[in-house]
Order: sequence, then structure tokens, then C-alpha cells
Amino acid sequence: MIRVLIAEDQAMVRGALKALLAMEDDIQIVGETDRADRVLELAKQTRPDVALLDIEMPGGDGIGAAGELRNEFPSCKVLIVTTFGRPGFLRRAMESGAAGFMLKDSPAHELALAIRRTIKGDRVIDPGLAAAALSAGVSPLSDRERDVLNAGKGGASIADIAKSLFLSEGTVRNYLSSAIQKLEVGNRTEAARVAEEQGWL
Amino acid sequence: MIRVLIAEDQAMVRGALKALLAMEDDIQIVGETDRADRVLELAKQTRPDVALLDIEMPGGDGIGAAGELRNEFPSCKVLIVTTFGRPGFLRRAMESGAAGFMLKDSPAHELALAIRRTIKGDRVIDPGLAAAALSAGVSPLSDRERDVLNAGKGGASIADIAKSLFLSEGTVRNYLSSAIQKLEVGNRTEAARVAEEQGWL
DNA sequence: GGTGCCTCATGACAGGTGTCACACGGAAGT
DNA sequence: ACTTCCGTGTGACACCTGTCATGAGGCACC
Repeated sequence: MIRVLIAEDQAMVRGALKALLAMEDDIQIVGETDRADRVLELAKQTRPDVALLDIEMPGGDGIGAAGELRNEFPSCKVLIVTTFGRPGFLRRAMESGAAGFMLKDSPAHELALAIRRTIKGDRVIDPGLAAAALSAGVSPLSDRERDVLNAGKGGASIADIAKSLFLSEGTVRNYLSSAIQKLEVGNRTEAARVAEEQGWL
Repeated sequence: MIRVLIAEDQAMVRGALKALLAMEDDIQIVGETDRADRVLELAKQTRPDVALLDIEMPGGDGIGAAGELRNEFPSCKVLIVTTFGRPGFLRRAMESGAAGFMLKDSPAHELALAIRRTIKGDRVIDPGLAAAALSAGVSPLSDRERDVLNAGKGGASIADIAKSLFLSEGTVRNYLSSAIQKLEVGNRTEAARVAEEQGWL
């Protein structure tokens, strides 16, 4: 029996995944949560063999939770199951110790297969996404460039970004300018969009 | 037996919902698709009693599909089931003839309940979202203001927007300025974000 | 027929933004 | 030690943006 933990914030999707996996004879759902910051605690109680984690969740993100799990329970495999196939997500997920990365637009029956393969020690990665990750390469942005893009992605002005990051406005302008050039776009709104699409934020 | 059609682009979620609903004795899944523009065609073949539609889908959106369904098959109830509770979405969905509006973070078992209530002629609306829609009110934006925000939301410059809408740059600036003031924000990036959050785009 | 709103446009102006050159200290690699 | 980044900062400059005043035409409503 494979003990599975599910972390997914949308209750309906979580319930539906549960229903789906409950039909498999060799899979047992031992825990479920809608928050990233409850994953570790829940794993302590339930000792799962595999954790199914979404990336977008309240209380943190699935990639962070994957890293924590990896530290505390090295025997527990992590399978990221998410909506968006951002190449950068895949890279960060694998670096944080995830054993697999599936997209929600894969067929449903592949999920059980992926769980079984993960248990056997295989790394399961969505094929299309793997190709995209290879062609996209690593983020060209420095840490600070990423920070300013992040702080400004909601539409904040340079002054706002400077305040929230405790930097001078000139410095923020320089970082933005350099990020805009690296991403080959024309303004910070586009830069934030492109970086987000690549999973570089 | 309630005949149900599912339109949802993420295959895993679609499959999982199918598994969930298949466990109900009085519900039968008669069709499924991942594209908004196949809904009508599929309904012609399968004659569903209820159509479960996501909003974000390739080939159009679920609200448009709801309107088409309403015209061609007035007896088929439409239940919108979506991720984001944008008040404007709810309004547009109800105006286009949807019988219900559920969020994916409702508990899974409520989906079957909602389907049954829809069949009985009830209108099923997520309670929290209904309150939000009432407090948010209708969009204050004129058609053209909406257009320029839409054209610029990816980060396009004023010149780009003007070209794509065949307007002068000054006109675009005026519309943006007026939208920015109506939405009580400071620049067009924020304006686009706020309008999008309200479902006004 | 007046009033008000929307669409489209122009011109002017202040302030925000992106670019560039330059500087200094620290960390990392050779 | 030397070089090469990165992070941080300043000042200057050109250009982009947001605001405002103003105008014309069209449509709807009273």
C-alpha cells in the first residue's frame, strides 16, 4: 500500500483527486491539506510514502514545502503536480529535491502511474516541460534584480519598490534597467511578465 | 439520471471531477472537452441536462459558451465552476444565462449537490462570492477604457496600444488616465491589475 | 433643444522612468 | 594580488506617462 499525502488549495480539485486515487487498489490517501505550511506537520503525523504538492498554495509554496520534506523525511518522495508549466518552476523544484513534476493537463490516469514510478525511485517529469526547461535555460537575473521585479509586479512605482526594499530609488532604477535589458523587453511591466512566465520570480 | 457535460481544460482535474461524479448514483457523465469552442458541438451530440463549465479555457471562455448553450438548448442548465472568484465574472456569467456559479475551493461533495439543485431550477451561487459581487458593483469603465487596459495589460507602451487599437497616442493616454482615476490607482499597471481582479476586463 | 455622456483628438506641462557613466566595497575565483 | 562579478549609490539626460484644458461629433434621455 502506497501512503499518499495531498496538498492542494482548491478543495474541489483536492476532493476529486482523492476520489480518483482512492479507486486505485494500491494507493491510500493518508492526509490532505490546503496550506503549504501544514505539509511538514501533516507528514509527521501521517508518514506518507509520497507527497503530492501543488505549487500555488496559501502559506508558502509547494517548492519550499518540498525542500522541508526532503530534509525531515528523506524517504518520502515528492511529486509536484501543478497548473503552470513554468520552466523555472521545474528547475527549482528538482533542485529542492522533488522526485517528479507533473502538469494538471496530463491525463488523470497518469497520476497513479507517476506515483508508482516515483516509489520505485524513478524521476517522473512531464516530457514537454522538460524540453521547455532545457531551451529556456537558467535565469539570467541576479538576486536583487529578481527582488525588484517581484516587488514591482503589482504595479508599484519605483519609489514604492525602493521603500519596500530599503534601497535608494536610483539603485532600483538601475536594477530594473538591467533586468529589462537582460530580458530584452521595453519596460518593467513586460519584464515582470516575461520573468514570471519563465518561472524566474 | 442526470446527464452531465464537463468542459475543463486541465485533463487531470477533468478526470478527477469525472471520477468524483461517477460515484454518484444519479449522475452520468455524457461528454467532456477541454475547449470552449467544442462545448456546443458536444452538447448537440450528447444532450446533457447540466453543463459544467470552467471559465479559463482555450478556444474562448466558459461564459461565452454558456450564452451559446442557453440559445441552442434552453433546457440545459449551465453551472460555471471556476478557480477565481472575480465578482465581474459572476455578473457576466449570470447575465449570459448561467444557472449557477461555484468556486473550486468549495468542498467537492457540494458539486453533486449543486448539480441536483440546478436541475430543480434553483440558482446556486457561492455565498462569499455573491457578497463580493454586490459590494463591488458594476464596472465603472467605459468600453474604450476597458479596451486600452486590455491592450496594455501585458506591458505594452502607449504607442503600442495606440497602434493596435488604431487610435492616436493622446487618446490612449486620456483613456488610461480616466481609467486610472476611476479605479483610484496610480498607474496603468495597477489599473489593469485591479480591473482584472474585479473581472472587469 | 438642452444636458450629459462617450469617443476621438490636440497641445502643454510636470513628474516618473529607463539609460548611461561612474564610483566604492565586498566576495569569489585565478 | 589581480580580476571579475554583484550590490549599492549618485548625477545627468532623454523620453515616456499621467494630467489637464479644450474642442468636435454622436447618441440618448428628459
